[in-house]
Amino acid sequence: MSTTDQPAPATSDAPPQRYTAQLAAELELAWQQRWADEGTFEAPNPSGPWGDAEAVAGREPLFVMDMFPYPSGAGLHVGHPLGYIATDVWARYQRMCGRNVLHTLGYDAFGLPAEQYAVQTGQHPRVTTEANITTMRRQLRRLGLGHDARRSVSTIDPEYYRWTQWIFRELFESWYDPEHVRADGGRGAARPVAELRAAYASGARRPEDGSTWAELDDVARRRLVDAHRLAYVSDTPVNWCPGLGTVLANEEVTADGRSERGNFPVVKRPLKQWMLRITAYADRLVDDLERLDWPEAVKSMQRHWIGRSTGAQVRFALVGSTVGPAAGEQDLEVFTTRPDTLFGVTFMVVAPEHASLDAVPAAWPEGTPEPWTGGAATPAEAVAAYRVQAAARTDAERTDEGRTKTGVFTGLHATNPVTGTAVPVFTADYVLIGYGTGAIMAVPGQDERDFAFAERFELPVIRTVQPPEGFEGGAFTGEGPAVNSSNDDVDLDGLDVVAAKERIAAHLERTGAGRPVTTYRLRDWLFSRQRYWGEPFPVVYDEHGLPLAVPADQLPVLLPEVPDYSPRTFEPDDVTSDPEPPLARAQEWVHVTLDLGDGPKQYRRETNTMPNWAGSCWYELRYLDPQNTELLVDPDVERYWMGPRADRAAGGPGAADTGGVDLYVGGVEHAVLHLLYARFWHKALFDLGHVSSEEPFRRLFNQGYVQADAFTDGRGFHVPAAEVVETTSASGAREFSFEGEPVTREYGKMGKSLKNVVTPDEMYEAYGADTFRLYEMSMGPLDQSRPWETRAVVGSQRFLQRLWRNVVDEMTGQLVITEEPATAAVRALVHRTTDGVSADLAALRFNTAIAKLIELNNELTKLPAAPREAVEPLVLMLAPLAPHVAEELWRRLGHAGSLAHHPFPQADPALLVQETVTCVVQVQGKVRDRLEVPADITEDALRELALASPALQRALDGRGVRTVVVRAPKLVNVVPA
RNA sequence: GCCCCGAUAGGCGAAUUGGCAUAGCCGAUGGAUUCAAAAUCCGUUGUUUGUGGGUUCGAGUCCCACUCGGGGUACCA
Repeated sequence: MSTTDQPAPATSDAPPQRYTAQLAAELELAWQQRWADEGTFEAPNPSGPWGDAEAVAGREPLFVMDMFPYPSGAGLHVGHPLGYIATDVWARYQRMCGRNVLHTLGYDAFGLPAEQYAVQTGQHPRVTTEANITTMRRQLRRLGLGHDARRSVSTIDPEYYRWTQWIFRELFESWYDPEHVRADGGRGAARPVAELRAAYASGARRPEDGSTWAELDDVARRRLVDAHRLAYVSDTPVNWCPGLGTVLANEEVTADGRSERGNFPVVKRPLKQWMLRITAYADRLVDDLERLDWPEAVKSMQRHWIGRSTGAQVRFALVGSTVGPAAGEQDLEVFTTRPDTLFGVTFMVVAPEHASLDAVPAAWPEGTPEPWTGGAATPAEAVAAYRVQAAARTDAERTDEGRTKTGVFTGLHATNPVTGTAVPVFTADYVLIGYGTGAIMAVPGQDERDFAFAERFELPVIRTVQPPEGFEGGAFTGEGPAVNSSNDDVDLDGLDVVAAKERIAAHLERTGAGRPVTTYRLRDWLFSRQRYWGEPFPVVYDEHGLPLAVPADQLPVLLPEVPDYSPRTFEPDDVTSDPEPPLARAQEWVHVTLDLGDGPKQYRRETNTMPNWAGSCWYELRYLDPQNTELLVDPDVERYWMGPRADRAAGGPGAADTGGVDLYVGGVEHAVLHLLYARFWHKALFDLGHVSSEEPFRRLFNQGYVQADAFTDGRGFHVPAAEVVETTSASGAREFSFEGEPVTREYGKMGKSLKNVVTPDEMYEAYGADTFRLYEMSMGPLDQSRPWETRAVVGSQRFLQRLWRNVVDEMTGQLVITEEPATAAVRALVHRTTDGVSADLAALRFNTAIAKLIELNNELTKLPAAPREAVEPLVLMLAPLAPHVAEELWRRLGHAGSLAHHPFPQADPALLVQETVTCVVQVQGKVRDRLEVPADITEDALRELALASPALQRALDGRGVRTVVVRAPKLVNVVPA
């Protein structure tokens, strides 16, 4: 807003040594240069190229990380650095506490924007991306972040993506052995495929299709093994997005069936694509969440995404099927989480795509009600018509909830294994082919969806859980005793839901009609993209069309030059289009002669590229050892920074530590995508023995967003927020106008389209980096979103100016502090502040830490001269938050070196206890008097003292005293009779 | 619909285990400084903690119901 946010003038008539934006800029740039020259923030490793055993000795390692930024060409706004400043403050604080802190920042630089820009301009995406990285590095350096610049990596660097490809290769060369006993005692781990091959060859394992290894030829054996790899080619329906010209992972498709990026329609199409077997890790990904110090919201999103549900698979015998050895011998398997309601099944439903529909009876059974037939003459016709209808609907339409249930009878019946009753089988699109078995047992008495369907087709309802008195709804999904649930062999009546589930499960297993089953919502990760600007797969195909990994010593597979960076894109709704990746155009690259062990042969390269998530799945590991040319990361180095440590376990009592990054700060938007993928890769690397930590990120913290007011004019167009004038009306309401015309205030994210962007560069120029850092950190708790208010930034600047004046004369630059000792009161305040600030910084409560520092400074301001004894701790405590001005004051106070590694002040416990405290005297919880009492006063003495208070007696107004609650020395509460 | 988070002065926020309701910043306002203004400095100003109930000697804090705002998610059987 223009009226009140004029920054301090850079200028002429200000005293020469005033802490203005200009002076701040000078000393900030100087200190940034010095930190860089001296390598102040370079963290030593225990071994390897940056090994320094001496520097490492006696210092606890601490690994702090920000989420990998994409170097956008649009530039930063003031919201972007919020998390970077927070991690920097914390890292600087921990460094002063004596820890060996690793903090750096790299760039997740593959991605769509640079590619799209390349398509428009013909400029190679590497050129634009590298230019963007340079710009962003400059902008961030100006913030004064204490990063170890040597460790900054970029995913587009061939020396980096060499290892991304190497990990993919490891996944390709592995399978998941669910029986393998891990070191931690758990079952299931990634193992080399050689073990699988050996197990087949020895007969210890039989091919799943019933054949034998011996009778298979070479190609068949390879196909068999390939089908088990953690990275495998699949030909199943995938999310094809014609508008983007690429396929997408489930996680990249929104609930209404559109691409998260670009909002284009997405359709399911069967296509040959690379998949990663993340589902093998579903259980560990869910279970290990409990061992992580993560926000509950993120954990619950991951749990939900994985969607583990336990239940039973139950077999019903089909009656009327025209296939199978004989009618009635075909089975229909369903998955249910409520096997306890089995006695309440009154019909069955299969998804329209279900295989049982290929063999429906030739004619409607006797007495089929007209509405069930959909008006068709035969079941085959009804089913066929319904299938066409269902196929024509998009997923979004099918799952639109308000829609009335549709479906048709199939002519089939199925026999309930516990009641022996045959119930009709319907097909309806509310049952999804992709979940469970694609078929359900319908229990309208206990399931809302089944009830809605039953109402529509007038199907009977049997209650098997007794609803409470007065229950009037349809389906009852709550807890209650089982009813109507017994036969000669099993009796559930009277049992609660849990007990009933157990008993029926045991019964089903005994009779062979069912077995316990766990299903997951999580699907395998679709890993191919038809893009240019991504990592090429380290894969070639031989004459059989089967994939082979490029040997590790031949990595990286470099991204070839192509004439055109664009994949072929299509009309967004052209569902018949096929993907055409740009790499396919580099024909000389695609056809390659390699020696993979049996002499030079012709191969064809994979022309898809990896998705954007690949590079960010493991970057934390490369920060540790970025120059290692032999290994992804040296095991010693990984164990030092990320290995499990009993004293850092995040889970409940007794939970083993997972290891991982000590603090990972970023936005909640990566809750499922990046954070799930990275955990999966890390666990696979753990299984294969490449890392000692089980999880990549031990502690996760989601910072809030910086939001900003935006304004629209009478026509609804956004006007530049910086030029809006605020006034207060006669009634006290806030009013806003632009060029004299009233405008309406909105609230939202900062962005070009809302015309409310404020950049860090503007802030450096107007206030300096330290003021900007301080303001960002003082706006509120880090995990909360907060509104940006440029005019309030001046508050932080005034604080630094007051501090500066307490130390330095604005005219002469001379020190103005006194060497005299501080008074007892000031000394006590310094120690109380130290105590509070340490706790606040450690707990990421930067806003309250700053408030305490301001308070101390305000006290010092009132003195004729601030004592060195108070000023020095204040400067040191400020250092993590406003490092440049702190360094400068520290220098002027007569210290030669940087304070970055200087010990953080420690509070003397003896000075924290106060001699006297104010005791509150209450009547019935209301404060009636205050007494100054010795801190060590006894309960009895305090009671007596309080009862003698005239103010208390006045408040009691002659009433007697019933009880006196004494909490010495701070409170006495009198309860009148 | 379900799940999670939030609601404290004009705005942003603070308040260990239930124990003095507000630390700090902005704004507003009076003054100093100034030829005047900006900047700077000094002072003043604030509510009954979204609503209703409950537990308690005592509730911003715990419990129940509701309202509003934000986020996640959905025929997942």
